[in-house]
Amino acid sequence: MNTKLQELADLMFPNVTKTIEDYEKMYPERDLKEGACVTRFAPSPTGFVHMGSLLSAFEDYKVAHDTNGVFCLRIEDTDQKRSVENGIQGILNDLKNFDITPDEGMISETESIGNYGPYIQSERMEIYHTFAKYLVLHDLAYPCFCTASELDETREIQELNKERIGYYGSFAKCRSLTIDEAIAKIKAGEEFVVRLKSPGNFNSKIVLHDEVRGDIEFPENDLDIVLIKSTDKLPTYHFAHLVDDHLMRTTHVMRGEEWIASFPIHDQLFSIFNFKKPKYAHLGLVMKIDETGTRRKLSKRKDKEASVEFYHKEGIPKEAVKLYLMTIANSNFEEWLDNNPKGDLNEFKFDFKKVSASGTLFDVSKLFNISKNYLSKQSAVEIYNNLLKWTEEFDKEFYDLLVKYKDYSINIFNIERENEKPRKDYISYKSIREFVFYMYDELFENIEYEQAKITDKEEIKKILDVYYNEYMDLNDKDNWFIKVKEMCDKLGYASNIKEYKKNPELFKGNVADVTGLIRVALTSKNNTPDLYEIQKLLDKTRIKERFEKYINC
RNA sequence: GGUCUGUUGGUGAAGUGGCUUAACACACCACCCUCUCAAGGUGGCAUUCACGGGUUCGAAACCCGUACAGACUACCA
Repeated sequence: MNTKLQELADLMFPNVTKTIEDYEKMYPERDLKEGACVTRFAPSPTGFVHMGSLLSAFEDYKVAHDTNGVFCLRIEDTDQKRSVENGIQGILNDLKNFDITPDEGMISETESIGNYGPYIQSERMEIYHTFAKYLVLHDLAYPCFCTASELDETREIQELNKERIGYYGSFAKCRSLTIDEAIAKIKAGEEFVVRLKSPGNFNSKIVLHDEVRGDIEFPENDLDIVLIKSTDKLPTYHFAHLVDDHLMRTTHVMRGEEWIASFPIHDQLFSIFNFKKPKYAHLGLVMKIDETGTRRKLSKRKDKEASVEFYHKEGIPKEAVKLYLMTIANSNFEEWLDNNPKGDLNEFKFDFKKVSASGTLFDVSKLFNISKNYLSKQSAVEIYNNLLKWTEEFDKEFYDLLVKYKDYSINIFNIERENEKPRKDYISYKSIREFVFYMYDELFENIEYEQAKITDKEEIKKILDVYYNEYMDLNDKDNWFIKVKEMCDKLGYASNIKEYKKNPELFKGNVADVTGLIRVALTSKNNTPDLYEIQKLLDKTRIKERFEKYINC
């Protein structure tokens, strides 16, 4: 061993006490069944998850669970600027809202489970340094003393001369420093980063395999990338990826396509250490069309629909969000869902071959449609219980009414529900209130009536009177309507709409106008579910009250 | 400037050389059903797969160019 190199390495990493072999023993190969995948979701502790990352977390989770593998949550806090107070807990909560819980890794702000930790990168300092020291010792990495302004300067020169930008070849000044020079600078207290001494040649091609895109050809990496940063001595993403995913024995790295460009760097790093390479899947980005009509990556800052919390607040059932994410994730999922109406996601197997390589537009109307279908399949009791949970958090007034009128509420939700072709009008828990508010007297105060077809005050009074006193039969649905028609005939309204359409001038209106009037008087709305069922639930006394209220308004 | 990825209707997409006169789903439109609405039913919605060449008896699919979009090109991830 070169004693000079040893001296340099000791100077750069005075606190390293272990060797790579020690860590290999501490974190042995996992004893898993053939085909089991180890995946990981590795966010920065920013406190919340956005739709794109939720998708990839969900996919990671799915792949691990489909194969009886391990899904790990690792926190990437090597950039302290991105960290936020209680940021881990926030992420955990967002994930938990969608039933994504890690098998291994962080399970709270400070606690973790599993034998491959620590799972917070800032706590893995010594591990990174051990690996970096190894590289220095083997002349595969070196200290770089270039300042930010020096780096800016060379970039400007490169731009001016239309040369490739980066720290490579003759631009890699510190690469040619002698060991003695480097030692002297460190002893003089100069700040340094640790750079890879890249063995790559830009003119040689390599072919890398991506699980969703197939083989991709790249030039070899010849950039002397930064491995360890100067001020905090924390690793860069590239180096942390190598060390962590190797030691945690990750088998499948799934990440956004923004990482494709650094694929050659990562491959090179694994080659240098001769570590077994994980499989990579680069996922298409989740996009949106913005106001100017251009397609761009969904941004958590600008787009409210990008935040996962938004769906929770909107009351979109988490199951619906998962169903939607799965339709984005695998193109064969919708067809599968059609053939498996129960939609148990555990029975669907994620397939890398069915992942679209192009970025997907986030389609809120599709999500709403899925949510609507999902809600229509729930029983009235399930709706009640879930709505209770949602309102407890977001609509206290409605919550109190639900508690007070439990059975009555369940009956409301059951209007035209538990049958062959159930109603599909609720699109979210939040939307339910606007569909049923009129069933609660407490919410029927100070309401604005929609305009009914029949507007003449006297006529209205007459119809409602006659209806209430002579024709209202709530014992049987068919009878009810027969009586309504009888009344129409008596009062000069067509009981048969086809007849009416043939000769509208013979009538004052038709049966739809009459039921429309009753409907508005009872509910304030022109459009509601089945009128008979609504009347059944309201009962006679309240119907009378509402008729009077309407006549006097 | 360099490297890489992508491009099938308003959207998600199926499609791996002939079953494609381009599936399915969402959205939209029309009609039907109907006491209103939702649902449901029926039909419409790409004469064509970014564009231009080529290979082939035959191309959305293969090849070559071009265009456009996106990502990366940080001591950010």
